[in-house]
Amino acid sequence: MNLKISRVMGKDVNITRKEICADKPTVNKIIEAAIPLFATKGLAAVSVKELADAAGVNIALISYYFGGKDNLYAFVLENQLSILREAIDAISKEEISAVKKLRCFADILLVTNKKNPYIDRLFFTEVFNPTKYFDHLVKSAARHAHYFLQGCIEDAQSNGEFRADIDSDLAAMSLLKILNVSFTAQDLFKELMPSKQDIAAEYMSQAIEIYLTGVAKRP
Amino acid sequence: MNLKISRVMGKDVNITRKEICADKPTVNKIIEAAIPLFATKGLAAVSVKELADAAGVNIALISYYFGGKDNLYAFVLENQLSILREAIDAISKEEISAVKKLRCFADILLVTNKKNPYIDRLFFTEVFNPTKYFDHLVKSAARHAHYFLQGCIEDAQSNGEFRADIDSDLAAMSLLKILNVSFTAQDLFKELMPSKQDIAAEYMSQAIEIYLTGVAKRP
DNA sequence: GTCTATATTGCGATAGAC
DNA sequence: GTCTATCGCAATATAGAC
Repeated sequence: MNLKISRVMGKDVNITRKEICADKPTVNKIIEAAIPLFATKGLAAVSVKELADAAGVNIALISYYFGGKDNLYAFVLENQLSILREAIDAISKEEISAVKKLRCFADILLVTNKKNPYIDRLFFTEVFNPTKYFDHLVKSAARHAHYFLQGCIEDAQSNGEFRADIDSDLAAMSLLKILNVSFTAQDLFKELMPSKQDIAAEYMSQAIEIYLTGVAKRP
Repeated sequence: MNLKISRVMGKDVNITRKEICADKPTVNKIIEAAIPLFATKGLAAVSVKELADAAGVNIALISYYFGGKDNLYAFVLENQLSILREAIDAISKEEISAVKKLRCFADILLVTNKKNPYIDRLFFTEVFNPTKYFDHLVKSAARHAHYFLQGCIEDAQSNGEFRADIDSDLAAMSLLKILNVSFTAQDLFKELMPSKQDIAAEYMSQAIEIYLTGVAKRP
């Protein structure tokens, strides 16, 4: 396979990062540099020169490999969202209780966040300021996450673990919001609570605890 | 007072929207058009032409009145955040219980959101993708909201209404996230739950209920 | 106050040398 | 595969007429 990625991108987006980058150090450097830039500033606020400088490569190589800034963004977005998708699918297959699945999801978000700290920031950036890629790349990921959470909540209601009087659609939405890690990791909060060692982990642990208590069926 | 706003901006940012715009229809049109554009696309993704077209005014008038796109953005941001600030201050002064204050805050967010649906979207856009105005205009608003929520939580813990074993800093953070209205109002969720009449109101009502149950001291 | 026309800059993409 | 030079374009701000 010696097609350019830009060509490949046009035909099939479902190519994992590893496949492409194993033996392509330049492509890899560009992607690694692009993820935090796009996640922290958004597509429009990042220039090609900025991407190239951050990656330590020549500015022309962005177009050479990806066919332009927008295509690179689309690739990064799809690539990162697929990690989220895979995590959800993996949990769905497990033969554990619905509540366990939710706890497991929170754990995985936290662990994934250590290695890929920008997945949910890219996601929420798109939710608050959608680009032309929102409908094609983000909507499906949002639905996927929503249905997973909603399914867990309804299962837990059937089991009698959760209260029957909560709306699973709305509850899935509040859960999605409360579980967002990247928000928690902002410098802003590091300043607000300088004593905390690992805000994300401490936050997640307490947040899921409060939530599960709030929706639990009382004896 | 017949100074240009751009001049005024440089000297004193604490000018309310009403004061300036009462007798200035053009200025008012520009601001009204700019709020949703900046909130939904972000500073970098909005062009001056786009702003002028949306306002129905000549493109040169943006610079004439505000001294450029960035200054207009700064004005809009400060203007909208001040509404949030005033709401918090008003509740703080009330002689009601901490839990009532939290419920009241949720209500006010909801009501405010009907008239000014873009306040928290501007806020969260800045949190996820900070611009050069973040430190100066947004940080203080975030601290203000955080300390308000944290204070309510600690008061409720002292009163014995909330559990003593939760961390008020982390709890304030989860509450700030869960109370965000603009996220809830995204088209995405309207599609996911088409049967809901007023997602924001229904969401808020359930979310605050779950949260307060989760942190309540149990008998 | 509002408009047209223009100056200027910076960006993104590409051609072509190496 | 990488680099330099450059083309074309879009965007912002401004000068000056009305």
